[in-house]
This record gives sequence, structure tokens and C-alpha cells, in this order.
Amino acid sequence: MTKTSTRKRGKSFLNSGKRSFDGQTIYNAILLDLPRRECENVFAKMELVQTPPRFVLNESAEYIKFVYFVNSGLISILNIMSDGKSVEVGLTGKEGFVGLPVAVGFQTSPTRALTQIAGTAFRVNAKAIENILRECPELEKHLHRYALELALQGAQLAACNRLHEVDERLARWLLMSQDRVGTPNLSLTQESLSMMLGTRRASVTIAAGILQKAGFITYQRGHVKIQSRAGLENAACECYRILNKQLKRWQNNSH
Amino acid sequence: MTKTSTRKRGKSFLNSGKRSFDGQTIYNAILLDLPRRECENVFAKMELVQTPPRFVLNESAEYIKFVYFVNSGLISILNIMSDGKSVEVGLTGKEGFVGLPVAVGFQTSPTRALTQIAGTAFRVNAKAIENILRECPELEKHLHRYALELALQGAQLAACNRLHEVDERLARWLLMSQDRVGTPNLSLTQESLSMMLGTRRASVTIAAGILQKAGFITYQRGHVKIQSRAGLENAACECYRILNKQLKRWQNNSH
DNA sequence: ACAAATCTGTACGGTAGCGTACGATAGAGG
DNA sequence: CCTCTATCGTACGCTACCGTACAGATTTGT
Repeated sequence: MTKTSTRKRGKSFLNSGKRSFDGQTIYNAILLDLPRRECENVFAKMELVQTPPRFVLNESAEYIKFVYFVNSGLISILNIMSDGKSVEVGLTGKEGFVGLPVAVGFQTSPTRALTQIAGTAFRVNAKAIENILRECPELEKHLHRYALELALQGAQLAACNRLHEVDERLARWLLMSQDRVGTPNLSLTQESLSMMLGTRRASVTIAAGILQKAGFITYQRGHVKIQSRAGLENAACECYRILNKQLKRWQNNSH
Repeated sequence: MTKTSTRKRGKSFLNSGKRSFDGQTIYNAILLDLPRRECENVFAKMELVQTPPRFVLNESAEYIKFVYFVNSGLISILNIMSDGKSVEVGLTGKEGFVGLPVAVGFQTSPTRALTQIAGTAFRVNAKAIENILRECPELEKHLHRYALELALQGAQLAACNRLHEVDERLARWLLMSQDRVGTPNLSLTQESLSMMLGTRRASVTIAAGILQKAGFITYQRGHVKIQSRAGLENAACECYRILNKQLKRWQNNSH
């Protein structure tokens, strides 16, 4: 009874053939899971871009010019207040997509999408997306699902940011990031961490100090290295576990 | 260039004919905006339910049995932690729908949907939705859009709950609620407000006291009356304004 | 090599909100 | 009418975090 919404493996194009575009290996999960025809539709309008740290993919309240299939690195979705304070409301790596509003016909977003860890992405002009989606129902379905995953993530982060303490949230964030970029070495300043955790930089120093003294991470001038995932999982709040569990449930098609 | 994603008025069925179901006037914006054929598909599987205060529409992590077109009253989407603390991550009135995960084929949600202000809703068995959506592309589009609106709302609440103070958040919440239920009289205990604001009940007493002394509301034993919207808008944080602005932008089809 | 910029550790007073507890009061139901 | 329960006001010590500031350390540019 849930057959229509689940997808069989095996009809993916990229998982069984060409796996690079413009000289760049394709890691993006959505692209990797598309059937051949849809891939070609997207490829025709796609271009590779580098995403250096602090590169802004979409600016808050401005027209969305490009949408991005994130291929590597880490993109943070931030909500930024008029006084400059900010909080992260979403986190995207190679499993994701930036520019969801255009997938349902909206042209602006109230959030800023900002590169936290350098990487690559494939971008498509927002104006082209509408036609592409009409030809690519499978892609559209993926995006709608991803929108819900991101909403779920946002909901959990909302609660977490309200209820849990800085060091717990920092541990959670580091774990989530490692899951997305794949390496335990993360290039991050305390300043950018503070923007995502919605706290002041000095609080990050303290929180990072706690995790460092416990031996879970080492921190030095913009470079975090995760030493003990198990330790971090203990130090993190339940949010990390909850999010993982739910995402896994959804991704398994057992829902 | 945005034609496909916008909808012409005039093809709506309910806006120009029958406007009740099972003796209940239809206020739900999504239903009111559907073409005739799609309406009939939904009606065939739909039943009216009352939603008294504290009625749980969906329980966290349990299988979603029913989805709901909210018709009146107010539904709060809550994230509840293992220690019992909770925060609101979404707020739905007659403009909305509860049970979005099933709209993309998921069967569980990590959040609880709880009635805050009594009303009515039209529910549909979750098992029936898949077939309905296959026959009702317009409905599906509406739900996908609503998912994004809810994600936006969640993102703003996430930031708000982290960065703004209790009395500001309370003012924001009251305004959002009045917008959804239509009346300035809200039946709410401080206890339930504290669950939504993610704070303790005593903090609500203080915050409500501030708003009451300022003359913006009167509060008495489970009944709030909004006396001055203008006052509340001043007392609220920018989040209320931001959310309204963005939602209006999207709803206007100017995106 | 030197200057400039960036990043980090730390400190200090201030405060919003926490956890908790207790009593007061108003409706509801018998 | 009276009891019982739900709801609300308030108080107290406590703590995590804020805003801010500044100095040391490391990297970057020239």
C-alpha cells in the first residue's frame, strides 16, 4: 500500500554508470538516485561551482537566482535577525538541496544559505527549474521529501536551541556535521559556530573547552578534529539521536 | 514565467457553490480552493470531527492514522523531549493541514499535534490519502506548498525561541493565534502557553502580567482577551512581522 | 621580517529565566 | 451550599548565559 511512494533501487542512472560531471565526481544523493532521462534533463542546465567558506548560496529575502545540489562541504541555513543575531535552522551536506522554495513555485526565502565548510555544488538557474521539474517527476518527488526532512530537522533544532545547553548543542552540531561531510576534521571558527548555535562566541570557547578537556575533540585556530564520536554522542543532547532515528526511518522506506 | 506555479481563481468549486459538509460550514482554505472533481474525491473519504482542547491529532513517533483539514480552532505542533519539556514548532488554523508527512509517503512524525483551542476538523484515513493524492494533483500541490509554509514558520519559531524573550514571544503567539482563529478571545491556560513557549508556567504569569498591565490583554483563569492588537504588535518581536510578510508574499502568487 | 588581520582564552558585572514550592482563588460538580 | 480541582500569583536561591572588553597567539599579506 505504500508502493507508490517508495522507489525501487536499480533504475538509478548514476549509480550504475557515469558518476562525474564537468570533471567533478558526483556525490549528491539526489542526483545519484535519479533515472537516466531525468539526470540528462538536469545535466543540460547544470554547472559546477565551488563553495568556499562564507560563500552565500541564497540571501535572505532576495530573489532566489540559483538552486544547488550540494555535492561536498557543508551548507548552513541561517535565520538572521535585524540586530545581527542568528540561529541555524537547517544543515545540508551532499544528501541535500538548497533552494527548496522554488521547488513549489516560491521565489524568495527568508533564510540565508551559507557555506560553512568548503566544497562543491551543482547549480541550476532558478528559472530553469520549473521546466525541469515538469519533465522530472522523480526529482520533484525527491525534493518534496527532502523538504519534509528539512522541516523535521528545523523542528528538532527549534526545540534543541530552546531547551538544551550550549555544550550539548555544540556536540550535536559536530556530530551532524561529521555525518554530512564524512571527515572528522572540520574547518570552523568559534565565530561561525556561535552564529549557528545562536550564542555568543565566548560561550563557544567555553563549550569547546569542555569537550576538549574531556578528550572528545581537539580545537585549534579554526580547526576542529573529532577524536571520539562515542564521547560526543554522550555529551550531546537527545536531539542528535532523535533526528538520526527519524531520518533513518524515513529513508528506509519503512517510514 | 511563473504561470505554472500560480493558480487562477475561479475554478474553485466550493467558493462558488456548496460550502458545507456533514452540516458543518467549510472554512478550511485548502478545501475551499480545490476544483470540483478533487473536492468530491476528498469528500468521499472525509468525516467531520470535533477537536476539544488537548485532543491529540497525531502522537509523536506513532503511526499517523488520520490526516486533518483543520476547519476551526487552533492546532499546535509540539516537539516534546524525554524530560517532558516541550516547544511549539508549528501552529495551524483553518488555513492548514495536519499530517503532512503522509503527503510525501512517510508514515510517522516526530511531533505531536495537539488542539489548543477547540474547533472542528475534517479527517481522512491516512491509508486513503495516497489514492486521493494520485487523483488530485491540485490538492497535492497545495499540500507541498503548505509544507514549505510550515517549514518557514518552524524556522522562524526556531530563531525566535532561541533569541527573544518570554514576553515578546507571548505577544507574538497571541497575535498569530488571533490571526488563525479570528476572535480576540482565546481559551488558554498558562500551563499550555508555557508548553508552547518552551518555558515554565511561572514565566508565563510574569509575561502575561506585563502585557496585562500595559493594557494589551486581559487574562483571567484560562481566558485571554486581546484588547489592543497594535499594542501587542509593538510588544512582540520582529518575528511576527517577518512571518506575516513572507507568508503574504507567497500567498499573493507574486512570491 | 614585520605589520596587519584573525582567532582564541579569559574575566567581570549583570540578568533573564530556572526549579521549586506554597498559598490564594475561582469554577465545577455533587 | 460546600468540597475539590484547576488555575494562578508570588517568592527565593541558583545558574547559565549575556554583553563587553582586552590581551595573547597564530596566521596572512607584503
